[in-house]
Amino acid sequence: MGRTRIFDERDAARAALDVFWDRGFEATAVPDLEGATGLSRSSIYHSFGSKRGLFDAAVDTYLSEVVRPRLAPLQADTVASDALVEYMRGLRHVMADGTRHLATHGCLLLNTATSPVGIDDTLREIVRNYRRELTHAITRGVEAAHPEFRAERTARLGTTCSAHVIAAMTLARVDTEGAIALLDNAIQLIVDPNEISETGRTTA
Amino acid sequence: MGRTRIFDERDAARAALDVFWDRGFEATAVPDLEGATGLSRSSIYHSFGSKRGLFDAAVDTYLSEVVRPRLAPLQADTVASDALVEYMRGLRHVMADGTRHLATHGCLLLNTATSPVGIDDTLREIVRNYRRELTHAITRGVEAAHPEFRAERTARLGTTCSAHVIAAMTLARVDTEGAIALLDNAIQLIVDPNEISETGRTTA
DNA sequence: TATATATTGGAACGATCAGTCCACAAACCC
DNA sequence: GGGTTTGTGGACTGATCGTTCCAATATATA
Repeated sequence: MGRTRIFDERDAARAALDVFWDRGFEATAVPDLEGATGLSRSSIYHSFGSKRGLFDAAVDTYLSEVVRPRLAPLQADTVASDALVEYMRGLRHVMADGTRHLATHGCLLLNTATSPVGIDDTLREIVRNYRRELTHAITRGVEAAHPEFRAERTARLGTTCSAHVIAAMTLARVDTEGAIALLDNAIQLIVDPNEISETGRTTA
Repeated sequence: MGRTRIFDERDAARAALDVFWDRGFEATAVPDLEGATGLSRSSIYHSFGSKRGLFDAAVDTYLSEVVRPRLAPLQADTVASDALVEYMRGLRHVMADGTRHLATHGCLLLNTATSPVGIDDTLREIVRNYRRELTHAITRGVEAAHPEFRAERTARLGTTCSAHVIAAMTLARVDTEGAIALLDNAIQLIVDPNEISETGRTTA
């Protein structure tokens, strides 16, 4: 009894994500969102309530379509022993390729939450969890890649690796060269955690 | 022949720095700057030309009074062998203390340049140099702390360490706990780069 | 056709923004 | 005192912001 829905809110959120990712929350104006989603201002406010509501929807999209899939292999029940290296090499490839949003704009969550106007605490909380999950997932990857390591060393390498990822994501938008260097270094650290002994080459 | 200057532009820039550091460039309104500097709007525009002009002056203050002094010990002609550890421990202390701007707001340059509205390319360039200098200085510190390492390993540790610092600075404002964990990890990596062998304890 | 819902377009709101301008007060020199 | 420069206060501009509102239109069911 009434007109059926024409547009899909998920599509709208996806479109909005591009703009928010590009310009950030504050710098994105509602007219920008109208253009990107193809929706009228009225429809946006009807469906999402506010600019912030649409942003939240975009963040959900980002989490479920960008973050989770990439991290999934490290969170599987059984982690393949080279999953971590693949993950890091994947990131490095995306970064060096430079065509993807992740390379040109970094991580939406880090960008937004660490920007001086962090919007609010729920977003900060998301970033905290994000960091913990990232570190934990990577540590599991290290564990799979180096089962011979003691727990302590595994944990340390895991933290180190996640630090590199965070730093690389932070620098992506400003200093691509630096971001790639960081990822390279991280990969090296995983592949050969101690390939260089004090005296000379390799023990592996 | 005429009224002598009353206020010091450096003081004004210092006062403005606090506000910019706290709120970021975009979110800082000119009235905020009037209040912080104690100057009238007219004086601000007379002395600094624009909001951006005052921001640049604040960045200069930040570089010369916050960044350089802290990094100086690693850039001296002869680096003390434990200068790097002191530098990292200093950062960790500031972060854990939580009373300083650096702990509660992170790095002004990273915050600003990596925020979606990075203001402009000159600021991005500053961050790029910042990262290079940081990495280089830290690498020199590693060199002093571990003269027995081969150049390759020194370089790798240097990059690793600077990645931790960047990541910690990024997270400071959002995830202090995470930032401290990263710094701890970095310190550990420097103090005992291979204290844990695959089989058991220590070689040192 | 009648009715209900979806969607649009555009006008309008109050607020805030950076920046300009100018008359005026304050402090120095001669 | 007069002349000159430094600083202030406040009104103002033109633009943009997020948000609200409503009449009009489109598409479905009954």
